[in-house]
Amino acid sequence: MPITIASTQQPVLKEQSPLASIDLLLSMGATYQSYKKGEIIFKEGAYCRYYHQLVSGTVVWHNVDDLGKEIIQAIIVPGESFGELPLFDDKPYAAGAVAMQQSLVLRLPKELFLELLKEDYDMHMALNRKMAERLRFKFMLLQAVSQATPEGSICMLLNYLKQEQKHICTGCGLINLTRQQIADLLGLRVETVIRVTRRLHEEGRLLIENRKLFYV
Amino acid sequence: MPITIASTQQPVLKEQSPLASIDLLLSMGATYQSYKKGEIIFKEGAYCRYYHQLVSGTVVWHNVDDLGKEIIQAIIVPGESFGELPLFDDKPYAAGAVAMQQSLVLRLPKELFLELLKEDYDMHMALNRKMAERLRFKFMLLQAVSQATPEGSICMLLNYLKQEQKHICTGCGLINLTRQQIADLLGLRVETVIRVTRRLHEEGRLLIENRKLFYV
DNA sequence: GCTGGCTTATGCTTACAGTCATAAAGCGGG
DNA sequence: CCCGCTTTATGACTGTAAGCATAAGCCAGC
Repeated sequence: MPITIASTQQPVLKEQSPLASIDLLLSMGATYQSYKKGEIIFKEGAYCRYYHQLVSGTVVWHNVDDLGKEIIQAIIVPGESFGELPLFDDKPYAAGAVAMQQSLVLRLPKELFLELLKEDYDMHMALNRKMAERLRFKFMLLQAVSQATPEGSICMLLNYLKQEQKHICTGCGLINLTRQQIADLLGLRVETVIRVTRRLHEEGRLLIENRKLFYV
Repeated sequence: MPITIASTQQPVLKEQSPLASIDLLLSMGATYQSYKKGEIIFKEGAYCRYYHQLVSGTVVWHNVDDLGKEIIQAIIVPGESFGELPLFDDKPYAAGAVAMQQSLVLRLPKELFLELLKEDYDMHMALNRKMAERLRFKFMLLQAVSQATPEGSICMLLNYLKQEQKHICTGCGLINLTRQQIADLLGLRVETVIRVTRRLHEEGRLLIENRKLFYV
């Protein structure tokens, strides 16, 4: 028995307050950088020279393996930093970043960024919180992919997104991810996600309304 | 054609220099805590009151799902911190910690630890490096579990361990993990790891010498 | 030195995720 | 408004990882 309650609200995604204040970054010498849809911001394995913070648009932080499966590490929304690992360990980027739509990014050269961290303890802790959040997400994902069934994996991911109010409309529960993106987060195939979500809908655990997923 | 070169060296695991100096922690008020094999150090979901650093022994940081599959998040060796996420975001522990052998841990109360971070920038950055390292490990694991075949997953993990000199003897390449632990890191079954490692051995990509795995 | 639990091992069976092919619906850009 | 790309959808087939049973080897602790 599929749920069929029509959702009438406007989709609303939770706003992220910027990790670092835009004024602060600008005063330190950060510059705006604009990227077209599909444009590469940095590549996996490249040397890192900047701190990046998304101002508007969407960015996917991912790996693409030998040929050509995509593994999504994070989908970045405005206000978030990304590609920050090399700033701490001086290793190359662990994953690449690509603009999913026209996007605006604030870039602060690495040395200036490290100065900022040293001077601004609150900023430093804000970044620590972001890294802790990323790690928690990874902990959850690894549990999710270890589930016996794809149902298990997908439900675990959806529960987390709902709980954390990420990529989900706070009002209506609209999941702001394509089935392909869900697949790429969990290491599944699109067809599997399509079939499982349909089954979840039939079981009444999920709502599909003209192809869009709602999780309440 | 299996490799059959006998390894004669003594197994040597890379020493970790302690994340925070033991003297520093003690001077801040840290205390030693001893745990017997199998003893729980903290549980997933519990509230966090301490910074933990392993002095001797081994600790596994893991989740155990509804019934009773284990997902290993990290295997902690002396010198490493663990359970540090809640120190930054005040959420409960994302995973539990259990002593795998008789272990000695230095514990510093959370408030004192945060004071230490504020005062000691180098210590703060050392912890950031550790978190970056953990995130890189997770990035790799998620790529590994997304591989099409268990061979792919296992080889990716082993390559990483070799490259990072973790849980592997620097001289002889002895993998210091049981097949069960490899399975629990990758979300596979023991039997699968056993069969795949045997196949890798037969293909000459791995050495098994009286049941122990050597990766060179 | 014995004993029990963990680790490694192997065979058999089965469910099902992946794969491929095909197609319709939706959307964005010119 | 139309065209093309992305996304969703569905059917048929297949390989294989999981699951279960069983057993031997190994080590730790009493």
